[in-house]
This record gives sequence, C-alpha cells and structure tokens, in this order.
Amino acid sequence: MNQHIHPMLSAFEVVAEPNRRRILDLLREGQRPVGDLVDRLGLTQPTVSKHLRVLKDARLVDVEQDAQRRLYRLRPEPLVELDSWLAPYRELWSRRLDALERHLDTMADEPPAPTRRSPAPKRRKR
Amino acid sequence: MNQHIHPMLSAFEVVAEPNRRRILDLLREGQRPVGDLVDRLGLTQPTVSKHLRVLKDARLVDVEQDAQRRLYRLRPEPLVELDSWLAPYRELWSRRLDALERHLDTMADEPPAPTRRSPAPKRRKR
DNA sequence: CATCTATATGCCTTGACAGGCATATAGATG
DNA sequence: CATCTATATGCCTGTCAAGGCATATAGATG
Repeated sequence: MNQHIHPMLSAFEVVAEPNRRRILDLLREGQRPVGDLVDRLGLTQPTVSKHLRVLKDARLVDVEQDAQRRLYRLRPEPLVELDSWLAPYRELWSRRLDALERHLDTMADEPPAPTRRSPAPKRRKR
Repeated sequence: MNQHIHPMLSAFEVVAEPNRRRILDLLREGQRPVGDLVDRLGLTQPTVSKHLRVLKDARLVDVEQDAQRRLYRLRPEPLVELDSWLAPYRELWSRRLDALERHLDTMADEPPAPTRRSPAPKRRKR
C-alpha cells in the first residue's frame, strides 16, 4: 500500500481550479454520484474522482456510500475562510462604487476634461 | 526585447497565492513603494516585484511612479468576481449554522444518542 | 558622466498540479 | 463464482508557477 502524501490544499487553492468550482456549483443543487458529475462536466471519471479527492481532503464535500456509488454532498463551511478574507475588501469596493456614482452625478454639469491625472502632487524625496 | 507572454491569471488564481494575499492586505492600509513591501514581507525584492506584476496584470493594483520608486495602490474591483461566486454559498452556510443552533436547542431535552448516522434509509437500486 | 538607489526582468531549477490511460477495488447480480 | 458496474488509485507526461540569482533599466545626485 503506497502512502502517497496529498499535501492538503487551502480553500483558496482548492477553489482556484475552475473545474472544482464547477463541481461545487453542481453540488449546490444537492448530492450527486460521481457518474452524474462526469456526465455534466464532460471530464473523464478519473479526473473527476481526483478533484473530488481534493475537495474531500479540504472538507468541502462529504461522501456517502450507496452500494458501488458514492454520493457527494457539499459542505460549504471551509469557504468561510475565503469570505472572511474578502470581507474588508467588500467594504472598499462598495465605497469606491459610491464615489464613482457621486462623481458621475457631478460630471454631468462640468465640461469634458483632458484625460490626465490629478495636478501632479509634488513628489517626495527620501 | 523579449515578449514573455504572461498568461494572465484569474482573480481566483491570483489570490490563491498566500504572499499575494499578504501584499493585498498591506495595500489595504494605503499605497506603498516596493521596498516597503519587501521589508514587511521578508521576501526578496525580485519576488515581490514579480507578485506585483501578477497583481497588476489582474488589475488588482495600480502603479504610480515617484522618481525611481513605484507606489502600488490597491484596486479591489476584480475581487467582486470572487465575491459573486461565493454569494450563493454564503447563504448555505448561514442556514446550516442556524440549523445547528436549533438542533442544539432541541438536543438539550433529549437523551444522548449513540454516534451513528440516520437509521439507514433503504438504498436505491439503479 | 560616474555612481547610487529603486525596481523590473531574464534565466534556471525545482516542485507541483492536471489530465490521460491502465488497473485495482468493491458491491451487485445471475 | 464470473461478470458487470461504479469509483478510486497509480504511473507518466506536459505544463507552469515560485523563487534564487544576476543583471538591466531609469531616475537622482554630486
């Protein structure tokens, strides 16, 4: 029996792979056997099984055995890490969008300006 | 002059790299020159510059030149993609946590049960 | 202009992952 | 038990990213 150490990826890395995102998206609709995923994804069965392995190691899915079939079910909890990291940024971009709106409102009255940056704020030394 | 095609990573992939997340986190506090980041991150300057290149290509940062220095500034907008993908899952895990709460409330009255799964719901054929 | 400073880029090595293909494993069925 | 079905795993290969090191580039300064 070979050990084959699987390094265990972070939620960030797991989700960086587009096909794994698709798998999670499918599992959002409910649990599915592997063959089902294979059909929908158009990937080979081994490929899907390997992605599922990664997802399972990252605790993003659960498996339930049904005879020879394995039913995979979504476990969204690990995504909380992603969401927490993202939270402070969410605030930033919504502020930005607000600012943009206000800017556009103002602009409506003003004449079109040349496409330059702000008036060159004196460079600092070091 | 060498072309050196940089394949342009998705926001997901960009953010999968821990050091790049740290860079973004630092830039959240305001714009910084490269040297600053080098000091704070304990990475070599070329390494940092390369990460910044990736971040710039993904439009996650802006550069402003200040003599020999380059001031990097955060641009959170591309993270919206990440957030949108995440949104439906956010719903799921909050439901789950609610369910857990309710469950724990109920449990308070019931006798402790053996650590088995639900009563083996008859397996389906295919 | 010689030199210093700040940063970018090029080349190279190493390690890892994704997928292809073959095969192992385990339950079902006659 | 022989065979079929569903899935997992192993091996191999191509690809590519991350970082180390050296060097190029560009502005500053005397």
